[in-house]
Amino acid sequence: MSAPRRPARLHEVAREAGVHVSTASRVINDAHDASVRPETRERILAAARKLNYRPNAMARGLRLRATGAIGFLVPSLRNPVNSPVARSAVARAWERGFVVLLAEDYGDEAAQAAYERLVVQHRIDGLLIQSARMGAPFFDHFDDGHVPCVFVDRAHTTAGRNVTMRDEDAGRLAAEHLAALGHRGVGHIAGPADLDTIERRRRGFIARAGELGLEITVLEAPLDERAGYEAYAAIVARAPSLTALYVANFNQSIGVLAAIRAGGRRIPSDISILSHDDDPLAEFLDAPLTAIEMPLGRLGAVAVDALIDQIEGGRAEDRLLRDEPRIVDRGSTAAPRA
Amino acid sequence: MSAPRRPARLHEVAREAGVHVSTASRVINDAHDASVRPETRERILAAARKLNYRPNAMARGLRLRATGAIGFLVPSLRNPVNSPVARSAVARAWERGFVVLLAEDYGDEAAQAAYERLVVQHRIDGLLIQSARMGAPFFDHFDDGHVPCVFVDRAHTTAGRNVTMRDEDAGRLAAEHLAALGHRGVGHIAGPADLDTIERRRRGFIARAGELGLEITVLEAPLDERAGYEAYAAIVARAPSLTALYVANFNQSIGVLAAIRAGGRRIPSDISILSHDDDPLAEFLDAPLTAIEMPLGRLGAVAVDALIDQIEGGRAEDRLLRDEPRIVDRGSTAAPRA
DNA sequence: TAACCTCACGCAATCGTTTGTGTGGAAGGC
DNA sequence: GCCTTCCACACAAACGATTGCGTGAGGTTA
Repeated sequence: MSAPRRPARLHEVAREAGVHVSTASRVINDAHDASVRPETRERILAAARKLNYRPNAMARGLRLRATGAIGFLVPSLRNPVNSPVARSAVARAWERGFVVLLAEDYGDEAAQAAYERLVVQHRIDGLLIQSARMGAPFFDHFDDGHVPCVFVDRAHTTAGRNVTMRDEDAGRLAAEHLAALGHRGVGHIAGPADLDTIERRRRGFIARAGELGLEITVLEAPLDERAGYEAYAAIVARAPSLTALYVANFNQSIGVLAAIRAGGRRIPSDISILSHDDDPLAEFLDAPLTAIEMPLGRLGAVAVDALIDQIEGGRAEDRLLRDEPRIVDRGSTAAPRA
Repeated sequence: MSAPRRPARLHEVAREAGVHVSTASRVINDAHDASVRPETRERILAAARKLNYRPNAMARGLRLRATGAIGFLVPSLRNPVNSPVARSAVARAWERGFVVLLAEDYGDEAAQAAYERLVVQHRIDGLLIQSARMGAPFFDHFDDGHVPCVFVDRAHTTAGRNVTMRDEDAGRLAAEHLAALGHRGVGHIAGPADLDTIERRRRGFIARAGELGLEITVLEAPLDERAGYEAYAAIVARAPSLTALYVANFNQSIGVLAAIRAGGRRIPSDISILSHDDDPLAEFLDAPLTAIEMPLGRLGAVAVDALIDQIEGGRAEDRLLRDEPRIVDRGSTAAPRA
């Protein structure tokens, strides 16, 4: 059970096997190298096992100019929506042999600091960016294409580096779902316009609602519960007759729920709520939320694949998760009262 | 604006300043070295600025046997309770000049893999462990004290490496709060016994409840919503007359809430609920939850400080966050009906 | 048997820093 | 004027891997 305290260096493996360190390196590195005799190879591998050899990632990285590490720049560790993305990303990166350096991006100067530390000093092989705000100057760093990176769920200007989902279709689906139930006056609480995921949902919703002849009212609000709470009052004030609401974000929906409850109205008989970004919690609310489910669990993995393919293969291509947005019906939407 | 594409190496800085690379290193490394003339120092610093010098962390780490990186082994990225801990930990690590390598621990073999990758291969300077399950064999790796580490919110057997909060006092506070309201029959939904945080809460609760002469019923359940939902039915079946419930975890509380709602009872008139681990979301539930607030936002930072002090200073000492557990009253507890 | 080729390795430079140990020149003491 | 001291640097060996190139032994061919 007790492995040697300090893992052995390649040097020691070579000595144990009676060969030069370079030969040992070739064997460890490329198990099929024809230029080394099978019995020598076996001796070396046996020595490596015996001494518990583990390559030193720093020495390796120094020589190879590659660290086997990627950075992950997240907007907020708080938003539960991000957690399935993060966990699938981390899991996939580990599967493919990479470690993940975490950084939280709470503003442009923090992002700049993350860039300095991760890319410039620690020489990570690539960066996963989940926090891109459209137009934020910081992200121009990556436009020249010298640092492998992938924008997760954000379409940045640079081509070939975006992994997105069918958000516009999600918005269209929302309009269709509510129209099919018979709603005519429908509200949409959207998020900040510089988040293009949210923006695409909005575009899809507005377009499809227009085709279907709905009367729509759109309001922008930050992506937290309190903002949702307040947005509800504001949107009802602007359009008192709306019978359904499409809310762009789970946290906002929680706030909207509370506001409706406080106003004494009932879901879905008085007003239908269609939420976004399903969460296990939704099932246990007093008004279990019908929500549009996006393939968040795959998003992280696909983004990591895109990044590592870019790192290893040099090829960069935009990827779109084709998964059809899907409605998880928990009963918070229904036909309007006649 | 356009910085040089590739940051300069120390070698180039030295050449620019007309000195040997070793002299440049001394200046960069120790700004107060008396053995270098002020004007030389200035020349070197100027050259470094001009060429945009950034040390290569790998080369540095290779030579110094120190990476400036710590690992963070988290139990689950899903539990919202963990997010304030994680974000304060990451923020503090960055402040102190360290980067954070993230790994999720979903079982003993994953933990083992994380150890191999982070500690053995990437040679991180220390490990923050938030996922220790009491008695899990994996964690014996650290008993010899060779790898700097800190157990966050978990008291491992090894002395000097634990950062904890006043969980036992939290349990006692729960008993006092409910007793003071006049409750006699009180239930406690606890978590798995191998999580010692939860276990300490339970101990405190049971002890204080005993002193106060309460009749208590305790039930263990996993820490998620569904388990909370089911635990409610189970505990009421065992003790139909209980008028208050102390729930050890936020997620469970959500489930309990749903179960109570489904059963047609009202909070707090029919039953009082005291939750744990406050979350912003608690305010927006149909029964806003009264909860015991713990200093989670400081926990991560203190743990990181403990770890880095251990790395840099070699001294290891247990730390206890002295913050008094505090009740945030949102109205889900009240006196029992007479 | 001489020339040549191939096999199976060894040699040494390199990645970018840090740091113990020289070392040349100026200054100081006698 | 010579020896010592000290200042302000330079030299070179690490840290632990990777890799282009060199090379000795053995086998093949003419």
